Amino acid sequence: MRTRNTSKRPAQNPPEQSEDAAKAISPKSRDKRKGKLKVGLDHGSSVKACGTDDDAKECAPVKEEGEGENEGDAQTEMDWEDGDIPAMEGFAHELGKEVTVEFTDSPSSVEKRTSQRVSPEEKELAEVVHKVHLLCLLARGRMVDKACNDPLTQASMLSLLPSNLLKITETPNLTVDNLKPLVNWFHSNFQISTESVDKGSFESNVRFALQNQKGTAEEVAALSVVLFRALNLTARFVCILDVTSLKPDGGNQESHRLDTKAISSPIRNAPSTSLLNTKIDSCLTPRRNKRYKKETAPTSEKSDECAEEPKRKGDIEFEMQLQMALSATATTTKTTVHDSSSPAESSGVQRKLRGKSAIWSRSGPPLYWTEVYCSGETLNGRWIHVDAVNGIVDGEDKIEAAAAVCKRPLRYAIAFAGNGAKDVTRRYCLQWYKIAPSRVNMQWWDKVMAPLTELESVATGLGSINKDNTASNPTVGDKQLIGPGNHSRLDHISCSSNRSALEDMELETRALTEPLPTNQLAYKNHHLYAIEKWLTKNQTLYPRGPVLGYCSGNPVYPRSCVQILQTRQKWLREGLQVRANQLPAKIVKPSKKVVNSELSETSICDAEEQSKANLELYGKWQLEPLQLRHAENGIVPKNEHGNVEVWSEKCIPPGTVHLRLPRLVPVAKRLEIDFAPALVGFEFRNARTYPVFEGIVICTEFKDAILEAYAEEEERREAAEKKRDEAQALNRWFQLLSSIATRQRLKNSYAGPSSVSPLEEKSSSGKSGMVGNFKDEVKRPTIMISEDGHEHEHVFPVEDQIFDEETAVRTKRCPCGFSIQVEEL
DNA sequence: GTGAATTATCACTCTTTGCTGTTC
DNA sequence: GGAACAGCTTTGAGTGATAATTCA
Repeated sequence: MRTRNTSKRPAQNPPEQSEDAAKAISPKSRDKRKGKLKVGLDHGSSVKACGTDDDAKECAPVKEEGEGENEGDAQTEMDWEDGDIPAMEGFAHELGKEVTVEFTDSPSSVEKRTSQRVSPEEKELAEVVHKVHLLCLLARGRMVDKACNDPLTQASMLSLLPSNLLKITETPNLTVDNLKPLVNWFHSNFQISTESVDKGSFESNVRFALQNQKGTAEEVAALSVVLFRALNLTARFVCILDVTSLKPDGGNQESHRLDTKAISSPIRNAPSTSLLNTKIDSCLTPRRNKRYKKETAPTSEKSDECAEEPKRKGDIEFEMQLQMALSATATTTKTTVHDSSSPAESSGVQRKLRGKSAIWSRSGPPLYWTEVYCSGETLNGRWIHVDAVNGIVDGEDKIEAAAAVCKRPLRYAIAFAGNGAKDVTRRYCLQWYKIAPSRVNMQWWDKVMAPLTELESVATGLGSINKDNTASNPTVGDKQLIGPGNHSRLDHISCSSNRSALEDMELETRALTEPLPTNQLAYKNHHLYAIEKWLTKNQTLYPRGPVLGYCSGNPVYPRSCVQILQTRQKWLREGLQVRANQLPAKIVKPSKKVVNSELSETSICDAEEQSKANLELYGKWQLEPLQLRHAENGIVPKNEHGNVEVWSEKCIPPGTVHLRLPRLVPVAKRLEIDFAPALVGFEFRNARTYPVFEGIVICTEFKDAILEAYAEEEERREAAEKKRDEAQALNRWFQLLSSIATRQRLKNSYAGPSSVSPLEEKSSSGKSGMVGNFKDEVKRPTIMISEDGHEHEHVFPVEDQIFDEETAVRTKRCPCGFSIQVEEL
């Protein structure tokens, strides 16, 4: 009989059944409801425990110990204790086969909340998965980009193009209007298919799609890039990286969404989010793996582990509905909405799209498109958004709205060209503050993108990307391009850097001209704007202006006006001090703990004195470099505690030096040099903070003298230590060998001739040397038993002795073959 | 039904200058 | 007898982030 050991389980992991049951009922009814535990007896010995009556129907019976050990269900996640409940058996017989236990305690809201909290480990895991997924999707984008450079595909594409559209190649300054006929032709000739055909490689898939004029959204978008590149236009393949969420919970929700996509999505070759999660998860944490398995199981098509888990009723219903909806949609329309989360969602999306962004109603959320460089647009030319699949040109301002409607956050819009990539999210995202928290750490991302951006910049600067292998493979390098007599190439490089720089400027301008958010909360951590209401305790506005606008009556200031405030003490640690006659920028109440400690120490009771205990905060504009007292007459200036706080080099008083060496205090004392212990920090132990000292601070003029004395002292100390160690070693050897000798004497005295100690046996039979350190007193003849069984007294002739001067070990050898090594002290 | 505002909760940060017994 | 050293024991309030709830 096994029972649940709830004491071992953390509160964060309640039983899955209870959690599911909790979801099934509304929070209010859940709180009011009287808890009921239904216990069903199986064969009179097994008890199944379920959270509620309803749950009891779904709970599987608990197996006997040793039975069903390999089951990967949720029960294995529980800790069990062995125990007998004979009374229960008898009780069961009396009552029949079902025992109902009622309890009045309902799970507290705290426990429920706790169960939903994600641990730091889970956050870290989600970040790792996010990063790995990003790298995978970047690699995929590069692969698609490479396929768009295939000369055979491009030639095939040109063969389909009407001759009148070929004139676009003769246009000197390409504009949006020039592109429209071409895009319209593509739009009317290529369609999206829900079925993906795998021909072995993406290039083959694209060729197959070209042949049938039908393919997945990704393939058709790639074909549009093929078309533009075939016409010698500068074009980039752009896609939204639909990556797993940085947040564990978001990732779970998303995994469902993306799993659903895996059923109908044409992106079959892309690494599936759920699969990725499962694979990485299984490598990282088994505990998380179980959780992910459970969540991804209903819809993951490739995850074998997940398939083992029994599907829940709701999941089965969902799948049936999905299949029905897909089949119905397939019969009524020629093209289908690809990769929608669910029929309900897709219909909702369609409805919304009709209202807001009807242009994407044909193919669902925008995931792939093309950017064509139009030199005839604006003064210097610009990149034009072209969604040839949907026949849209220059629709960059609609992408964000369409993605939002389709619940597909626009976090990473990446343009691929020349085997490189560039983050162009800024071009399509107007509300950066919304996506910024869901993007990966900027430093990491910049580091990843830097080499790719360089490749992309070189490639797109060369005009046509596809015709020149050098361009598409810039690893050849700029050095080759800028060879002697290659001035035209040099111009191209210059053009490349100009074009790239102009685009960078454009994106940066967009970043700095983000519209003001309409909700107050958005200003809390907004990178550009701030309102006073959401400033933290240690922040203030300086200067108070300019006011950029208003949100719910609150003036909006530039984020650059937000200044960090700190106490005088804190600024001192940074080598800064408050200028004279400066009033505190802000006065805040200190923590009760600080006030209490101060009150107890100084007996400050009245309100006036208490107000003095308030924390006065100052801003950076009120500071000047720290001016410490100079050391005079060999005396180190110290604080009220008699030490020097060394938070940084700036905190060391002029004319002094900090020596970070141990055991300096006795030396300084002996030389009668003034010094101060160097406080380098605090350590929190036993509910108290303790100062941490490291070395001392002395006047600079004593530095050499004290170091010299320190070196001598250390030498003396090391010599003494060595001497002590040697004496100790000698003593221990003596004790060891004495005990061996005593043992041997006892053996010889009391043991019979046949009994041989293991030590003797080893020495005689193996004829090997025995390392020892026999002192002179151990000189008595050693009687051993030789191989032939005869008693034999070893003798060590002087001529058979070898002395190793390096190790001071003398090897003595008996004619019988026995040898012994003696370390001479 | 949706989005904004408010509230509740949790995890993380900050705090900040001994005492006592034992050994050498 | 004095100096040096090791061990002790494991805060708690404030704050920001975030989820849940309420409100418009």
